[in-house]
Amino acid sequence: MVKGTIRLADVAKAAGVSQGTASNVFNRPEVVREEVREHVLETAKRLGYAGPSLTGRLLRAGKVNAIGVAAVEPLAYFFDDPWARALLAAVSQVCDASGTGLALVSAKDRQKLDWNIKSALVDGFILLCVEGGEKLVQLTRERQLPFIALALNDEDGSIPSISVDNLAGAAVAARHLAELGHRRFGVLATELSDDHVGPVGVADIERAIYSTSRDRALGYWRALEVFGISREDVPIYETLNDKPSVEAGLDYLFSAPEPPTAILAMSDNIALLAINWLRAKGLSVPQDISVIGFDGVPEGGMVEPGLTTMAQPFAEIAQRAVGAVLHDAVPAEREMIDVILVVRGSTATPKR
Amino acid sequence: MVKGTIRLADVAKAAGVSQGTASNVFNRPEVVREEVREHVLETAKRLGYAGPSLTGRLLRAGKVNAIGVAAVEPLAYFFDDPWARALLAAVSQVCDASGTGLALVSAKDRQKLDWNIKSALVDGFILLCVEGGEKLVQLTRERQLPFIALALNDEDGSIPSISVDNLAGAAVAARHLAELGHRRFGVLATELSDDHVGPVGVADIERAIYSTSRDRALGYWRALEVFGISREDVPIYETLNDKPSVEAGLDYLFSAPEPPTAILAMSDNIALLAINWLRAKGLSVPQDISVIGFDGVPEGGMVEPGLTTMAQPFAEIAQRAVGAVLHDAVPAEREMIDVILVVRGSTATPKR
DNA sequence: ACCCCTTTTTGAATCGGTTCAATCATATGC
DNA sequence: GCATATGATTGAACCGATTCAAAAAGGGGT
Repeated sequence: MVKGTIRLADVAKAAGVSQGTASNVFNRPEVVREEVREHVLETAKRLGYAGPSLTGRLLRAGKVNAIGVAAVEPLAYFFDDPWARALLAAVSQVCDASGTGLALVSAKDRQKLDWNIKSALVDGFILLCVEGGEKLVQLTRERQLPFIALALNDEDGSIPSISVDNLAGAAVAARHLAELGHRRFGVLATELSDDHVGPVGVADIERAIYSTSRDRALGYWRALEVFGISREDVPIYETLNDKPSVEAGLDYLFSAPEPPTAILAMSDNIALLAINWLRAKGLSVPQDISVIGFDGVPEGGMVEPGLTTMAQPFAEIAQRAVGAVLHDAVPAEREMIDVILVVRGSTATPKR
Repeated sequence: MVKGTIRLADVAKAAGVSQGTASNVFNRPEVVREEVREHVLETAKRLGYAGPSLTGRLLRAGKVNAIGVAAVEPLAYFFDDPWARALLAAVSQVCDASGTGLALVSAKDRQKLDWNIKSALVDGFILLCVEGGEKLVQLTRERQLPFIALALNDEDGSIPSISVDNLAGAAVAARHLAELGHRRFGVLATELSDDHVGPVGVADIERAIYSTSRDRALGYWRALEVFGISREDVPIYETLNDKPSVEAGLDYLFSAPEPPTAILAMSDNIALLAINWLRAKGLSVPQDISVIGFDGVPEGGMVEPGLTTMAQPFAEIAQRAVGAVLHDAVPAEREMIDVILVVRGSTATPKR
């Protein structure tokens, strides 16, 4: 019945019209006489023609109408990591609205990532650079497609990217707690340098390779110094953003002679883990200890008590990123966006 | 510097070789003399050629090397719904391993979905049919690409699909609780028919339009009847799989003169919500009430106490689905997979 | 009947590659 | 020195559509 695969040309021939006319029937129906149009359509149906093949069409058009989101992580990262999920949900919202396809590309190992980026059918990329960002940027550059980096840990201003203002945001977070009356703080940091976990000092921060974490620390310091708290007096523990290391960090912070009354967590993920740990130890949040997070992932609002946090404007970030990539109008340089303080139940005046 | 866009033909000409040779340099380097190969490569670099364009290549190949996952939901569904996430994480695992791209396609409204499905650059589809499955299947059929439906609520055996054995699984769940000694049960059901929430009777189950929910109910009944518990004595409350309706259901179940000692939840999501509600009411799980879920989403294992559940073998489902779609070897009919009882902390012997 | 203007339709070029049979060049065996 | 095997390169066809200048058809006015 079906001989091979039916092409537009076959339909045209079978209907006795030129291929040009047949093409018009599908793409600009208003230009072809109704009679002819219906006849062609009918013929197409009779032959089992599924409509113009996309590949043929896009070869001509040069546009795929899809963007890729890439990360140096296994694909499952997109569905597991709260930050990635929140961002992707926002990105998909925008794509949905503009009828743009969304392709996920990723790989933990360099070689595969390379290949995946090279072979993704997209018009441009959004890069999730939490880790291994330069690698990603470099690989993407070779593809010669528009791209924009998010959460890039790099000073190089020449890479088109959108970042949140970590320093200012962290300062707001610390100020919020200080204004509530807190004076003893503990910081649970996200990664500062590769392969390190544990307490870090001022010098470690200053030479941290991940600028996101470093800027957040600097922001905390800046705000606290206004309240007369010197950076040397703020213990910082570097975690891996996972349960074991966060709990180790809490053990460390609370084994001090004068334990903190407030925890500055550099991610909501850490903050949430911290709240669970505190609970399990019989400490109540926020009565005994206040906790503030960073990122503003949805989970923070669905937990009891709600997590006070510095929320990234995911919707706006997504909007800008998708827009830039899609219209090949990526900013030449880094763009900065402010995070917003969202006060929920996890922060309060300290107990006297 | 850059004049228009560089094509393979340009490189070939500039390097003084035929286009065929140039093509070979990129695709079968071993076949061209090293000397020539390097010269071509060098010329390519000099010209700023980014490598063979994908569109041209795939036009020839006819394969995109990507699969689409589709649902009748907004795109954000893929990142929010626990079941969808668990499944997608598994699917991406498989895709990752085989170097296959993953595209997300979705839309709540029919027209857009139609267009999205028509225009997705993929070799086949995996359909998430929790709701509105027939629509999805029909639309996809028109595209004439291999596809396989997951969680399809339909008796039509002629649709290629993979389903879990809901009836048998539900029976195992109920038997587990009955063997622990429970005799008074309450069921929190997923959707049975559109636009209905509230208590349902035996007749409602029998004429339910969503076969997934119906089969789970039938499974519960079948197992409980072995223990001398008749179906009329098992209260069932239909929820929307969301917080308000689940809490309404619990209110209903626990307002009975003889409240249940065990909750049969038709989804982990419902089970998790139920546990929170019970906790808030001062009832402890599993000491006071046992709860068993269905699906086996990762969250169930990360909560305290762990959720006992009937786990879907996501990895296997993903493996089969991706394999079938990719090799255009979709089974002609429905395939059935067993769910597995995973006992964690949320079920125990009832209090005397 | 003729001319001019519109509306349709046609045919061929084009998009950017891959592929493969045929050709050419070089080395090997006898 | 000649036939043959081996390896590298070429050229043209092809993948499945879109596009557009030009031709054809149809309609109106005089």
